[in-house]
Amino acid sequence: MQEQSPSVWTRPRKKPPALTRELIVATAMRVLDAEGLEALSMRRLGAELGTAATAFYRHVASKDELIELVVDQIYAEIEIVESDDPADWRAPTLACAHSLRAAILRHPWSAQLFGAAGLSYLGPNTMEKTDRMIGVLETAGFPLEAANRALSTVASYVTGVTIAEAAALSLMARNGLNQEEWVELMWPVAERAAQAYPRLRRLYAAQHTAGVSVDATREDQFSFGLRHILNSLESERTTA
Amino acid sequence: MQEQSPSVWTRPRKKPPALTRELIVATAMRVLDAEGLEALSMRRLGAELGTAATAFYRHVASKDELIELVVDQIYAEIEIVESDDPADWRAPTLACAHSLRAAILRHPWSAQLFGAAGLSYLGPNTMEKTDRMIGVLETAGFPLEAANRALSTVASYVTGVTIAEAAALSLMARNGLNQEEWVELMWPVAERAAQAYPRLRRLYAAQHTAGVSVDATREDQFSFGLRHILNSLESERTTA
DNA sequence: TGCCAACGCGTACACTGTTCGCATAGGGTG
DNA sequence: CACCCTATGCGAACAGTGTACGCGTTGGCA
Repeated sequence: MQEQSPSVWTRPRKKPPALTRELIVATAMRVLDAEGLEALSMRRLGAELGTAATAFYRHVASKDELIELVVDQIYAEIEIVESDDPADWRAPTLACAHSLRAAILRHPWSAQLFGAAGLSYLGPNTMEKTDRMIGVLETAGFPLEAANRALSTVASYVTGVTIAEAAALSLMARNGLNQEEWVELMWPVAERAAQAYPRLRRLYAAQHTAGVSVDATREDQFSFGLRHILNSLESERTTA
Repeated sequence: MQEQSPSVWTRPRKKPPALTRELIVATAMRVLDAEGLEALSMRRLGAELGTAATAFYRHVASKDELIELVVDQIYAEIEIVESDDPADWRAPTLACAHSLRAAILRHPWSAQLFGAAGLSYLGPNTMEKTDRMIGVLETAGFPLEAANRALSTVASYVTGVTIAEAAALSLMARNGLNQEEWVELMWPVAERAAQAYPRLRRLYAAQHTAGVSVDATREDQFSFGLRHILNSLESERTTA
């Protein structure tokens, strides 16, 4: 229905082949966002673009490669802000961390892929963002390898926390429930399962009476850990 | 061939049904460790146990449930040591973190499952270890919810780091290469890909001339971040 | 004009998880 | 002892998966 122009291609010569890596990746992303990882099959993607399932293999080596491309695309959404003060590494790092978290939560299906991502560390977007953040840390006084270590530490924390969040989110989406319905459904199960474990029982009871807002809690917990990590990383910086 | 006795069943009455949840999970684990996640199909599992693929559905609701059981089994391998000094929370937490990392690396295929683990937080082994660690932190002076937050922070970091490591390990295993062969194969690719990114180029060059031992580096990096996180968490403790 | 590479399609294959009905075997009850 | 009834495993079948292969078409270049 939409007659939109292809708008982006790598080399502006020859005819536009109606199927492009960019178009395929974008469409895959749309399906994934709308219906989750399990919904994405080559035949489904073909139906979405009005082509056969096998058409994509002219542009993409395999479904695995397609998925690597899609995952790398997530990194394109990360915004890196460079502070005016070259010594200020905390603000950019915090922003980057929150941006990465937000990007993953925007595409919760990606949680299931981080553990499988083979070479995706070499994806262009991944590398570009990594490079720029290392640059920020370096100009703020971190030696090169320390900057790499620091960034890697932060990134591991962010993905670790966020994968867990996204997994829950993705599960909710698969069952077509919003957050409230989900906790309402799962709380009794969790509480009953916790009966055998004294600390967990007390913890759940306390959280129940407090009536936690799950969203805010998760955000707080994320910031909590992140702040602590940054505090600690400060010591690795050669305060010139 | 092996005529080993069933050795473990939940209820010691009636006849031993030749297929048990425990046996199924253990066999699945064996296949996974030997050949990775993709190799585990119901038919393959059937071949392993000399049964049809459909036999398992009497003992397990679905393949997903089987996988949740297997993942929870990983947590059974975590060792929790309680220090003599009740105020010492660092040693047990460090030990637990290293134990979790080791357990995941012992079963690298699990990396691909952490993002999908739906209710596995409610697995018995998962809950037991969590409960005990919260206990350790609480007796060391953390208020209940702070203990939970702290443990959660550490766990997120550990899984975040280790998933990335395990993903690489699992990829190597799938291609039947050891670590040396792998770096030898991938290094030129990575180095070439990094040409466009100044900081990464310098970083790789530096690491190349230094001749890093990948194993030691990863272990160091893990301990580095972990130590920093524990340092920071200390402040959450009410030093009674 | 003729060629040739790029592209998309249809078919086919080997697999996957799972459902359903059937055979069987063994313990509990009469 | 005879019966039943439940638990268990099996075989066939189904819908759906990724992808290899060969065929037509088509558009740009010599």
